[in-house]
Amino acid sequence: MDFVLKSEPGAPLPIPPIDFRGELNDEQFAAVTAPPGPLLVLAGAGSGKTRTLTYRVAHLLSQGVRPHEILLLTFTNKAAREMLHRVQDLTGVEAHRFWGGTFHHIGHKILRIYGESIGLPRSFTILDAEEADSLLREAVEEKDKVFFKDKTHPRPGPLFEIISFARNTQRGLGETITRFYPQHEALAGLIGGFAAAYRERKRRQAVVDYDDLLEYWLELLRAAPDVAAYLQQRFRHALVDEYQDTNTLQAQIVDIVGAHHRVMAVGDDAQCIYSWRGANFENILTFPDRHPGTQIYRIETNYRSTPSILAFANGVLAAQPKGRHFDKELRPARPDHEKPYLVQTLDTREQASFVVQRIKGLVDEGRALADIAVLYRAHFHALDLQLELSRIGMPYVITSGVRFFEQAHIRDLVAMLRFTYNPSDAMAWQRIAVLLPRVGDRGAQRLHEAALAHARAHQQNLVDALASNEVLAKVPKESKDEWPRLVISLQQIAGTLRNEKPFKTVEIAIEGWYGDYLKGAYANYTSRLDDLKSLIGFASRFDDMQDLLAQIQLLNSETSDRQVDPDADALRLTTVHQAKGLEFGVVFILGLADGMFPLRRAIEADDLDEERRLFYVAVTRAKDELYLCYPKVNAKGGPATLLSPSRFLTEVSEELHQPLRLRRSWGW
DNA sequence: CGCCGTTAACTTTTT
DNA sequence: GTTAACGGCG
Repeated sequence: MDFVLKSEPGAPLPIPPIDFRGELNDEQFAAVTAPPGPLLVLAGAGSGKTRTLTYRVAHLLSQGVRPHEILLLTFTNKAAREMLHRVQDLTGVEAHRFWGGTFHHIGHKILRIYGESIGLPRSFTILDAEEADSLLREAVEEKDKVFFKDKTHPRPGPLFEIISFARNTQRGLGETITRFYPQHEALAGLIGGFAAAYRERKRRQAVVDYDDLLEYWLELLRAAPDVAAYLQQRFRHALVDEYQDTNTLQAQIVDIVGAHHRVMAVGDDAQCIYSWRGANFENILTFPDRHPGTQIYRIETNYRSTPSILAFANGVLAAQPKGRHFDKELRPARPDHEKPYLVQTLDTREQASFVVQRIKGLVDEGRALADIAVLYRAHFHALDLQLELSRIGMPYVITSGVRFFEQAHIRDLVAMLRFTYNPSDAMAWQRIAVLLPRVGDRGAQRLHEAALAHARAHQQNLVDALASNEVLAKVPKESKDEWPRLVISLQQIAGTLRNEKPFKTVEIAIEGWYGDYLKGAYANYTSRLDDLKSLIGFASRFDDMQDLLAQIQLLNSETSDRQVDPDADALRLTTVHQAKGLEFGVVFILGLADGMFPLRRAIEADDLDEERRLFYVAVTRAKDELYLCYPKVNAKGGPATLLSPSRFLTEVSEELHQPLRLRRSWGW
């Protein structure tokens, strides 16, 4: 077995001297310089959590720990980037020298090296969420043709969620359904069979879904004790950001990797907002039990927000049900300013015009647009505002649905790369094949099967087998003309995989059949071609096709900011989830009405605690001014309905905010 | 039987 | 803007 991770032996890296004592407050300093051992850092919002983590890394380096001995785990790509960037600024040590990234990234990296010891094929590829859904749908339909015809049965997406939730929480499917999806109790047996069929399909196609990256990682640690032992001694220090958002699977991984009790877990149970992904803040509460001798450090001085905003945030926390959470109180360090404003508007359109007018005023007062953010629970809550901003021409960036790697043409091209790299990957093949005239899901599958059969019979590469007469016979006659060009293009791509760098392969792919297809398929051909060309640039950062492919799948949700000049002064529109960890001088929170924030679904499911924590996250993003916007009427989607103010507003004392009266001069 | 264009409904949060 | 379901057509 290959035990050699790329390592850089030798002397510790020289890093510039850092005045830890002078640059940190007492609470931070204590955590940063804590002796090795299990450490739990409870960091309130705005208390310098990232700062503490980055200085901890710097401190370890200054103690002679080498970068590759440090494992840094985060939840989002953004957090990973931010952290490594700040470490580099502080110490000059480049990001790539650490093992730092999301759980899924690190899992992938480790499975790439050791996966074969648990039977994972070397050239496995990763499905994104949508592909995983449709693979599950196929698996279900194969076993039970009419399952989805019954409208009381879960659709593929929700069904996937159920199975995924069971996996991430390490519970049996039956128990999961009984406890969390009792409406599907009667289907438990069926669903178990579907999950097994889905697993089998993934195995046959040599593909893994996101959950597999964690599941196999844990399986590896348990089934291959030598690997586990190696990783345990190699990563002398493991640091976990946002520990409150770990699910059972992740917590167990951390427990094993950090078995020598050199884990520093950093988090805030009041900011656990991912329980729909299985996050369980019990993990942070019981961390000291699972790691005897845990030292707990609290960082509660808040440098971000004014006392009034913090008082309001503490008020939100005070409304949490009594029970299991660490008590905390954010302590202000700044002089006071205005109380949060409560802004009542007629509807969401008036809400939009208020926000725009107020922002104009703020800009006149000298506030930079980039220092202002508008937060909301769900993307569609910001529709009116987007319209209004476009109308008056105010620049804004929105982190939202249209994501670079999720655009159809990007995914098509990536599918071609993925299919040539791993020809078993039927989902990738399907995506390409249905672009041909008169080829649908079914035809694509049959073509794949025919090619597979031919390849096996003639000991041939599957891509070459596509050119065989047996396969050609299954191509609809409307596609016969195009077929050879597609196959040649795929062969060219396959040909470059071995001896060329990934960016070259991408180039060849764009110049081949797909480029022609693009011309015919889209009116905005040139701008889409530009996207593909920028993919060449992205690919040039990689030496290895699998790394490139994995990165693309795992960056899937990364937002596209290509058309926006990063230095431009622009207003920020974002969901609360995506705003976690950020801060802005002025924050507007939209749609603070029952049914919007909290979402209607959450109210119906009686799952309000998490929504409240989300509101807490939103409130604590604000440094100087906070506007809480509440539309009285929902005019969207049919008859207007009267809305009640969000219960999160009414459960906080009225003393803690002030009404802002609207001048209705802007009209509508 | 399976494909394709049209229609209708609809949108939580992320890897 | 985007996907799922429907009904007609090859």
